[in-house]
Amino acid sequence: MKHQHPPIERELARFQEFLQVQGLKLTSERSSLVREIFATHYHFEADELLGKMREKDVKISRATVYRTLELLVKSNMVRRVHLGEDHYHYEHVSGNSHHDHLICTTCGNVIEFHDEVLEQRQREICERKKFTPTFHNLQILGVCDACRRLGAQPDAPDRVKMIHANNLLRK
Amino acid sequence: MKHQHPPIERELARFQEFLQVQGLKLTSERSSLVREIFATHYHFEADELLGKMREKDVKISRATVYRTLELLVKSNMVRRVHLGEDHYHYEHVSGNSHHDHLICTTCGNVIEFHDEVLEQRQREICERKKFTPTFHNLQILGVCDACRRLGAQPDAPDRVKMIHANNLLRK
DNA sequence: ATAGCAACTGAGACTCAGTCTCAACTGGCG
DNA sequence: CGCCAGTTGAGACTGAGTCTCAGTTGCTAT
Repeated sequence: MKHQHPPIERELARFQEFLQVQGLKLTSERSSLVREIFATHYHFEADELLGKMREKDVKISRATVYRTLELLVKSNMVRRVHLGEDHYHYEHVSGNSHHDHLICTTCGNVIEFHDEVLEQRQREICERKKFTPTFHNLQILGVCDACRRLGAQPDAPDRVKMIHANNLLRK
Repeated sequence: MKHQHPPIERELARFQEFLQVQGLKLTSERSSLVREIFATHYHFEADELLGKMREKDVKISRATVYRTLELLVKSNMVRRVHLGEDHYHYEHVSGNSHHDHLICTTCGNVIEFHDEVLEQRQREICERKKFTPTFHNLQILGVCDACRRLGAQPDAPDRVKMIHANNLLRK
């Protein structure tokens, strides 16, 4: 059971280095949050993270959760993504695998994908427009295979009413 | 001056037809909002629209603005887009020109583009994943040519602090 | 044309994610 | 090991968006 998550220790070290460079401190709250985030293999919401810390009787305030997420985003260890709902979701960056999302508007499932042709074409478009890209975000909304077999019809592209991925989150 | 916007009348007729099919009514509030939206050639926020109606002494409540926008999105006449800020922006759909966005994180300017190679590749990816797409949303954040010449450095992919595009809105 | 009624509206209370404030606390450098 | 900048928690605050409900209005059928 011990040493089950050596990668988490590596991430913690990475975060500590980032903090040190900025003249910031690695507090117990920050390291608990990093451990939790990197043990979670799914997209999560800030308030879900807060709830999970409370469940574990690790007392951390809402403000600290948001402040720490901000630092993690700045350090490129966490990415803030839109998944069709009207607030942010977060996902940790493992290694450096950029990916985009297919989002099922029926069951809320999120399928990640990466496609180099798409990436390359975007770089070409930016070059043509003399635009220096730093980041991009592609969501494709629709209906996944399983839901389509069950007869789900594609929604209008209105606000997606997603089934919360809480059950997936706690994996 | 009169007959300056015949296309707007066409849009109104389109909306009325949509409403009729749904058993809904074309009220004076709804038609004022449609006129305003289709006379505006830029991305706007719900509250900006509310403000513009107030400036013109057309009294429409916040709730009605949101309700009408929802109907317009359902009728595919207006699209709800994320532009890097934490709330929605809207844009009317002229004809049926789908496009994506390059967003300058320095000046807030938004460049629209459409690329058939990108679209086709996305369709291929969906097919391979057996996913039935209904809609997609691609934002590329970065620094535009003008800002780069002025020495702007690309931000970390943190929350974009955009200069509000209000000045652009009122064209 | 007009009565009737479902659809619609406005005012403002409400929700919910996210931010801010400030007094009390603490990590880590000197 | 003392100091103090950086950090935290509690809870007030903000701002976008939603909801409620009593009063109003567009439309259809008479």
